[in-house]
Amino acid sequence: MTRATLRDVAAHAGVSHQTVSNVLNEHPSIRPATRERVLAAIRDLDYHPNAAAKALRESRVTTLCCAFYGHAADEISDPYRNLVQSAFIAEANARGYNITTAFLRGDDPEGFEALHAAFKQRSLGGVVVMSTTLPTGWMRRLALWDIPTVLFDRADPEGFLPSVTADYVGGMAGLVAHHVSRGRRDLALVVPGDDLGSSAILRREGFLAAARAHEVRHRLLGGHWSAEAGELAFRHLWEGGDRPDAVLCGNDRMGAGALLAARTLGVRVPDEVAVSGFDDFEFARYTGPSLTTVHVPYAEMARLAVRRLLGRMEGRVPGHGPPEVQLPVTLVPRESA
Amino acid sequence: MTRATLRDVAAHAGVSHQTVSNVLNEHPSIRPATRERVLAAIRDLDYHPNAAAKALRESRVTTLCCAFYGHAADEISDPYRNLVQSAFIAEANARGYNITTAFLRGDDPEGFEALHAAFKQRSLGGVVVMSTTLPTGWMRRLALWDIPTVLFDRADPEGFLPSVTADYVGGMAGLVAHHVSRGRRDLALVVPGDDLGSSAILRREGFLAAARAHEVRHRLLGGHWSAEAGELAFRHLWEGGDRPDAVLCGNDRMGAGALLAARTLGVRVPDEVAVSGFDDFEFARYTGPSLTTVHVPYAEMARLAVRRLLGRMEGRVPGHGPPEVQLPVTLVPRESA
DNA sequence: TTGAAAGCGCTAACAT
DNA sequence: ATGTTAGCGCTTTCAA
Repeated sequence: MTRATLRDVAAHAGVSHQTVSNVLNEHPSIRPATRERVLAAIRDLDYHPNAAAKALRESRVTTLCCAFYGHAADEISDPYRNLVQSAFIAEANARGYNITTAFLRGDDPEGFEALHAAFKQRSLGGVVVMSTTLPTGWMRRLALWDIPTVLFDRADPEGFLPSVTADYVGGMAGLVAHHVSRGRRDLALVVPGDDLGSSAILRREGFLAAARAHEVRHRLLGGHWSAEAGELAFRHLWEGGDRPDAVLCGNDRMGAGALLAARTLGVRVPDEVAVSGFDDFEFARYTGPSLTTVHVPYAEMARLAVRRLLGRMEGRVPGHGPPEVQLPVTLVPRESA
Repeated sequence: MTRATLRDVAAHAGVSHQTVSNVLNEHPSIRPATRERVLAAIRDLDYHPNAAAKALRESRVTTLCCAFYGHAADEISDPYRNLVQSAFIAEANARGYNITTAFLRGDDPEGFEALHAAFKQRSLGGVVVMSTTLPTGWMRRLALWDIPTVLFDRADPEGFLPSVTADYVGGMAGLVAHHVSRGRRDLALVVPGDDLGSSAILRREGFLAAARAHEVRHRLLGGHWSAEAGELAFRHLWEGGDRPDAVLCGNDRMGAGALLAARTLGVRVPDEVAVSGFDDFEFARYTGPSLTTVHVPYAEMARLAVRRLLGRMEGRVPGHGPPEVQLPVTLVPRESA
């Protein structure tokens, strides 16, 4: 069974194919009677416009790419990916765009080259790159290739690419203030140290500045973004003897690990020590005790990233360099601190 | 800057546009000299074929959809999604297809309607539906709409749609045999009971049949696919007094939860009780003790699903009804059992 | 208010 | 071995 075309519909309705097109595109000057006849014909023949023909004629690209950049498998399986991706897809679909997903890694340039090729072939309109660790080299290249790009969760230090981020410095400062207001005077922050990602750096910076401002004792511990790292760090702190009265974790996964370690070691939270996370993932409500954290509006950030990307693609924003847009975060006090 | 077309290249190389097309499509009868000239022109002009024009002319659809069906947010954030999706994308890209991702839910038919519309508009060639809980009603509809579809991790009981699954019955039977061979005689399986998904049903069936065949005491416990459920179930078993000597969990997440409960309760694994999972996710190696489980080749299943889908789309497979393809699973003994 | 003509960029079929 | 012609299905002029 061969699909009906515009001309088939026209013939069926006894009008020219052009009139059918006008009806479809809701042109003003169509008599209601013809309009009805055309719509009936469309229904009769189960007509659906051919997307490829439309795309060719309008030379409009309707596909965006949601690209995840990450080194480690661990990073790629981060639960925030799901959240961000579904918000991204929903927003783009609502605006008539399709989404493809790509997984990029620094050690295989093919993924980036594929993006470039797709863009040149006009099968890709733009890309949102999700990563806190994207090297500036790739940013420069994306800007050079002139691919409409929005960075997610990472600002471009060189200012070539627009970005959507969250106020990690302020969030961490708020968390420190919260701990201090509850009487804590010896804070430890567990956050990746060897991760050049901006979110680690910013969270660390926010912590250091706020702890200094409040004039409380503070220290830093390293460890990856995983629950295991949080657990390990907590054990390390506890077994070391010089115990802090608050353990701030770089994210909720680490926070969950720290809580687990506390439970295992029989340490009462928050009586003996306060624990906090960062991100406010769904499971932060379900830890025991529930995890005090900072809500990061990832879904809203994803929607905004799409809107900014479309703004750039549809030419409403000139040049490459609209600056970083930073969304506020919210302290979420729960049982653990 | 306007993009170069085939005719621009032709003019630049002093040949007809057709010759350029022939060069691009590697037609046999092209003189090496012209070929070189054309390739040089392509490079000079940075020519890239227009994907939309090609798609229109060839009336070939190059987009597949990777659709995740799920009721609960929990299900959607399951880590296996990442694994499956990236394998799916890699395989499809390697074969010249693009992937879009969709999130479907039973209570909102719009997602399915959008698939249908995209298919009719020829912007979608086929779909792989990832879900162990997809209701037969949707299967029937996909078949009726004549959308090339492959089910992932779920067979079609009515036989309309082809599927790629894994041998959950055999895997669970192997696990039971493993426990029995290590001297266990009182087995408890923790698996969702109110989940109509076929993977829960098959894992349960495999367990029951094998336990009966080995003539060992056995029982079932409910609980969702989460770590919390595994933890809860283990506690329940332990506090109940009538303790099994092996706790089999429906998946690794539950297994990790059970191990956590054991640690918290001071129960030695595997000395006092054996614990096993199912799936062999990455973190199963990192639990304490490491988790004995069954490896399910999800990535290979994803690749196979794409190949089957393309087989159907490219007409190499007639009709709707090639049967279920079931991949073997592998027992992975570790420390916990 | 509707119809006719032209062409988006490409490839398949034929002619040379 | 290369060039010419035609048309995929649609929308944007422009004319009637």
